[in-house]
Amino acid sequence: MRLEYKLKQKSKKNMARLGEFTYNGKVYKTPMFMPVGTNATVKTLAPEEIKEIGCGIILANTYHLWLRPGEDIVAKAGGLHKFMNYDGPILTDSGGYQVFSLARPKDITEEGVHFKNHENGDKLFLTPEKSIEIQQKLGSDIVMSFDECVKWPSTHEYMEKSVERTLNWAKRGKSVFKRDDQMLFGIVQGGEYEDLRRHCAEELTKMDFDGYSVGGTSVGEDKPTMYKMVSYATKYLPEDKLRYLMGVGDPIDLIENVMRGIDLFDCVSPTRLARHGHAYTKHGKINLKNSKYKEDFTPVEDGCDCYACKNYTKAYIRHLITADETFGARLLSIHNITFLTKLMEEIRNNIESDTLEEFRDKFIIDYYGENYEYK
RNA sequence: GGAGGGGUAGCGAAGUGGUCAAACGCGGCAGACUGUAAAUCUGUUCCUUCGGGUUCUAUGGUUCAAAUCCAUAUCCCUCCA
Repeated sequence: MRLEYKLKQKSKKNMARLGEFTYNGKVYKTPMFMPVGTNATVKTLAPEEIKEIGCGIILANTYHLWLRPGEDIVAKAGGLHKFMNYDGPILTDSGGYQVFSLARPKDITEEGVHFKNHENGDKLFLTPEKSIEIQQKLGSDIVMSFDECVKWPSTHEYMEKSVERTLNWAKRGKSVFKRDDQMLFGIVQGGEYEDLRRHCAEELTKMDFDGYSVGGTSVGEDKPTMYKMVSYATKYLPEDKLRYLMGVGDPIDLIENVMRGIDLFDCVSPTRLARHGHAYTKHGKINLKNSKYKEDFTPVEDGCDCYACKNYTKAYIRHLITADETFGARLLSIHNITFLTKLMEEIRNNIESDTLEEFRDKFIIDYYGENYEYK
């Protein structure tokens, strides 16, 4: 079934918006945080746990599933949902981020991108058409255009060329996109340059995608720059379509970018930080590996009703992480995803009452302290 | 009783006259992580008032110089009786 987005309410003070979509008979609300499950699994978690936490959409990755097990096997299994036993909505990234993380500049051509398989060194070539075809076989609900995620900083000159390429790739991908039960998103690039972001957003809008992403952020830039990048894109995107900010998950960035008109976020942080022993709390991020938690028999966060906090102590989780036991990573993943999911719920409530700015100011003091500076 | 091997930092283990406060691994203590080449990576780990001080089982010796060579003691391991 195809997911249909409805814009429900807009803030009068900023660009924040409330919206919803129905999927499989269930109503999901935006803004929303989407956990990342690159290899068709949110690392260490069972689908039941993800649903229990209250997550909506989860991500999987075209590049990784293309290499292993291969999109044909997923299709034979009956599609990604059946293959991984997740009946909630799934978004697939196109491989565009792997252009940033795995390819070298000389690997990127107008036709597509050359990769070296990171597992065995095989030579690979991914094109926009191929990316969309793979995603159609995977059968995700939201398909991303293949784009060039560009490093920061980049010159206006390079970015201009790159934006044309991303637009061209978006068009080529759209031309082979056939399934009517999937949505296809275009991705706005353009770095920190307003003219390029605007041009990209307007051209994509002309092509009429089902939703739009903002890409090329969280690649090393400072926060004020990221927020500018987002504003330069959302300003020129249609209001009635979903907007997805790719790869952003720092708690304050979720709030700030909702205020700039973003509906969807994804980030590996909650699960990766969990594997490395870190936990989000209202009073900032803590590192459970620190020796001060050795005899701390209180939950990771007082008042949190996640499975980890209801049943286990910091001392125990610290022990698990220290002993390299996967259960520790699982407990912290549950906690961290719960934290961001709850944060999004609070953000939605504050959009409804149009008090998001006050909420942000209080959140910053609690999480980062009085003297926080954006950087 | 005889023959041989060995004791190096919290642990394991290199080093066999100067470039050694001593490789490397583990453990410890911290840090990073943003559309996952990430259960990974980085720093640090004798003491210090940052000038320096004290180390390689112990004591004595050789030498300009010793973890390294010699003597004795001591502890551990292997084999033979």
